[in-house]
Amino acid sequence: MPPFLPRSFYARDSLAVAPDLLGALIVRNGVVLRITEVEAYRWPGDTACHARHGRTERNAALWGPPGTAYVYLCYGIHHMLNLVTGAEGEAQAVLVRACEPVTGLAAIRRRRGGGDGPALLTGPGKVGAALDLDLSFSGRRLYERGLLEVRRGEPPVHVLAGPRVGIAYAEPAHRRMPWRFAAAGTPWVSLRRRLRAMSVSVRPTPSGA
DNA sequence: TCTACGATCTTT
DNA sequence: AAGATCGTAGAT
Repeated sequence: MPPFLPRSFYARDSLAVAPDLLGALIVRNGVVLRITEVEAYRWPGDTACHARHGRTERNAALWGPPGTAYVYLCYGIHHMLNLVTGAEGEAQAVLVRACEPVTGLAAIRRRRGGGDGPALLTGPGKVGAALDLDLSFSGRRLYERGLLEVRRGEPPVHVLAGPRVGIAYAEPAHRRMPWRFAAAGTPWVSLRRRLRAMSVSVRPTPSGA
């Protein structure tokens, strides 16, 4: 099994961490996923971020130390996985929006009641379901042995960047920020149609180096 | 307390 | 185009 992404990997701006996370592996109870799509959020200066109303009981983990998880419930149904970045006391995180299954695909299908092709892990709610997450995962450290681990993986050659999804409530300027990143050339990406407007760029830094 | 609504997904 | 489904935040 590849080494953990160290705590220091996360102790940077979420904007730098987000693209570097593409290709990394999420390990959870026999299931291994490769991250293919992420979004960066950070406060201040981003009204799409959950920290926009300050520190609350719900978003407490978002302000926690880098390299920990922030899981929240969306639409009363979906458990969304964020990886906390920056320094402790800041409110920054990277949302995992899509993954490619590496191992444990059978367990994931069972969990979801069978069926499905490439749409299996495209979308943050589906990722949360595949990893069987709940709110108790908030605050867990991801850089050491545990129920949820993140390890080094093969980075994609090219990265797509574009505006984030599902943040209509944010200020227009923040809505337009190209803080959504996806590995180019894989089917493991959500809302493919909106990817067409994205610009192709070369990956800035190697993952976990 | 009450109410509106969400970093979504599925079905119609 | 809209329902599922429920915890949170802001208002009362």
